[in-house]
Amino acid sequence: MYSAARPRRLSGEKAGLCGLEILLISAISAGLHMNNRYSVMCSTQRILGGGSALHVARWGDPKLLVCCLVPVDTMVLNALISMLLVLAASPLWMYCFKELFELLDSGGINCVSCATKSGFNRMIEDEKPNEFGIVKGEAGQLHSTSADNQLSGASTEILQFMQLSNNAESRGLRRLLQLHNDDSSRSFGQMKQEKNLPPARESGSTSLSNIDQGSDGSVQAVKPTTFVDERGKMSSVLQQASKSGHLLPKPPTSVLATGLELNAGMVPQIRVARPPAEGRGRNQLLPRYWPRITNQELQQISGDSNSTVVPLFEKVLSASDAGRIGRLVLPKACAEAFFPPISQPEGLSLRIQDVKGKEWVFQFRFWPNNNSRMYVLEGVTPCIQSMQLQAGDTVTFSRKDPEGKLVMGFRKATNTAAAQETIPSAIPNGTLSNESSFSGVFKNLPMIRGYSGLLQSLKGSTDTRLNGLWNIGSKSKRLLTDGQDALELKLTWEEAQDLLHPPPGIKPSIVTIEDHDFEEYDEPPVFGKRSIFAVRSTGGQEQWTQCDSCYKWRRLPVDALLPPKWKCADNKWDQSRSSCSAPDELTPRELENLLRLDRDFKKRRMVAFHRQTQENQSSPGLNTLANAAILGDNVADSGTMTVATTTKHPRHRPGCSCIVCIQPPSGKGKHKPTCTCTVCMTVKRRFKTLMMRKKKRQSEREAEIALRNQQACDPEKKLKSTGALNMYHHYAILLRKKQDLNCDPGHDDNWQLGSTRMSMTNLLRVAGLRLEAYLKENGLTSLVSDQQAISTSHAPPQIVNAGEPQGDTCSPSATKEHDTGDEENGENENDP
DNA sequence: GTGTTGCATGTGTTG
DNA sequence: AACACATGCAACACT
Repeated sequence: MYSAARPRRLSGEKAGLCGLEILLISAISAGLHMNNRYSVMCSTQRILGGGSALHVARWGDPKLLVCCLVPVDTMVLNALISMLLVLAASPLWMYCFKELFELLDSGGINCVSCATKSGFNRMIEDEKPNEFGIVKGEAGQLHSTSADNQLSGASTEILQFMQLSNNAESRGLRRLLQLHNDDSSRSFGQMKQEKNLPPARESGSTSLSNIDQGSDGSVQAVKPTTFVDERGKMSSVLQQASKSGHLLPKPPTSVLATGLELNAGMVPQIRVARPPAEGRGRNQLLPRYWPRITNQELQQISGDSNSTVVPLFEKVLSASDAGRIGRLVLPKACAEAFFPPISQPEGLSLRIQDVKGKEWVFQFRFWPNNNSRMYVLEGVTPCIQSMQLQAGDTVTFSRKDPEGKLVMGFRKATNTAAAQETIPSAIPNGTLSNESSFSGVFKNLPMIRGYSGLLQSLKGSTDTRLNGLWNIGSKSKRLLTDGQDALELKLTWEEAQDLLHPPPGIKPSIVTIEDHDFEEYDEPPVFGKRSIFAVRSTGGQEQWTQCDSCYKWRRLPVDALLPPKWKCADNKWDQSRSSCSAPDELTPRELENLLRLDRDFKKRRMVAFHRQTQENQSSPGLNTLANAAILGDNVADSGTMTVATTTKHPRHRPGCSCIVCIQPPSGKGKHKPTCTCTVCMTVKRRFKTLMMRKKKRQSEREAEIALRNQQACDPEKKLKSTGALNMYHHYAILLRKKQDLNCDPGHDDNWQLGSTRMSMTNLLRVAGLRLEAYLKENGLTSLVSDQQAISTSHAPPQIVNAGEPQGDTCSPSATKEHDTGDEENGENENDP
């Protein structure tokens, strides 16, 4: 059973290397304890003999430990983590991807991979070369496939998640994606069965490889391109890609702008195969060097001959590579695996053909470097100039068999802006693409509300920690280069939520945790179809979505839940529009207006969010509530329709009265200040705790500063008292000084004297005014009395100098004014 | 003076 | 910590 939404506190245990712990900050609004650790998932084991099979990402403390199956592309892993974080950050939904992660009823986490550990061990053994010196790739692949599939299952959902946010322009791409996803999900479903199947399954073919997209966006059958996979088997291009189970780590962006000049409507079929497991260092290549070659490229390379093309590796050109110096640094593993072995630094001459058939002669050599070698291809300048390549472009190396001729291809890097403009969030072809795209994704993570909330909530030292994980703001030149063709994941957290639906027909069981009802599902969520909500000028609300078949827009009831794929035939609400032949319900102008409003709405929402985030930095714990407030800010528009995207998760539509939807944004609006409902009480309780903590921190800081100042200014008047008494004394001095400064500068001379006459009760009362004022301002009057009670209960033993007046020389109002202003301006650490 | 070559070094990545 | 690799740079060759 999938434990789909089972938030629970764990005892901090970790399952060895198999734990992923996530701080659920944003889960505050779900009633979960802030800063408690919730283990969400785990996975894995080293499963392949080579390379980076085991990836562990660490995220400061608390540690975010993720071990991942497959010789993992870091970017894919990051995407996975991203997804988990998004989900974990959502109020009610903690999802585990199918079978990859499992929360145990007993309160721990389970590593699915570890459960099959013995299988892995066997697999590793299987990778040992056989008597022919050939790795038993079938076995290895068999296991890697099962393992990959585990990731693939999750990744497929990530893909869908990303893809479904796509806009209408890339519908054709999406169409293909869906096909791919179909395939992926099918293979995922078959995973368990396949685990122990003989490799003969590889001989089958999938329809995907035979699909091409016509210029009209239709999907057409094309001749499959054959190539030899890493194990010497004939395989169709995309079959390999999909069967390999890897997330195809290169972005189609680069392909879309390939030197092959694809037609606009064409979707190249990228194949990303692990390089041939031949030569030295097989299977050791980093994913970034895995060749991503389209059908067209393969066909172009093979030409009319009957040659089979074996993609070897590729490399993104660095500035040095593309510079005049004419040296192309070859990845060591690639050079050693696919080029002839060289024992002398001088190396040898290599004849390499380009895609046009022209033959170039390069010097393949190496330099000794730190007890290692650095392989270079010299004399590449003419070739690179001929191809008009520059830094950021990609060169690919393939081999034509049986003649064994090396062939050099290339891909031009994409214009980032253009890529973002045309395919803002979709990743065509079902591929999670290359690092560049992922660096782009992660670079923009803060744009995602879930992350942002998480990040903001962790503020303080998060940036650098996250840099390590997400490459946010990485200074890496490599990443910068890669980032040039980065895709931007224009998906906000609530947009992600918009896409999440409970599985159709599945009813949740209700679990109450801390007085909050949680819907718990036994099935993981599905990714629903994106739709746009609009409000008619007449006040009526409606939902619009696009048919996945004819791409016409259909009007639906606001409360309609849509499956990931929705067609006109599924339109049970309007029989007259339940066929693709029925005319579009939106004129182009209306559609444009609708889309524009949707965009504007999101833009404004984002701006508002950032503004609010900044304002709330001093109250990170309230971020989530603040976010909710922003999300609740609908945008009126002058058009006939206004976009009214629901601010809650997808199950919640306007009018929904569930616990999420009734939650007052930022404690205001829907509920009165005196409201004592569960939600309001929780909000207030948390607010109170937060303010108390804040106040305590500030008091400590101020006391410390006061002490420092005191010692610096007048060492002889160092307070002689010690312990708590000393601290309170300093605090009294501090506050007194503040009041005197605020009220009457002329009293400066006497502030110290005055301070000794002040009772601690009064001081604390004055200090409490800040919070009181804040609470009042925020309509939390019911908390004021609580606050006062707390202040009293937390007050130190009174140190009253009998006979001394307890009043202040200043009016409390002055202090209040000052302090309130201080509050509004946030904490000022330099303000003693 | 300019270009080339080979090595050294700094930085990022991986295990 | 070890490794990979992008790039800087000094030494050298050539014009």
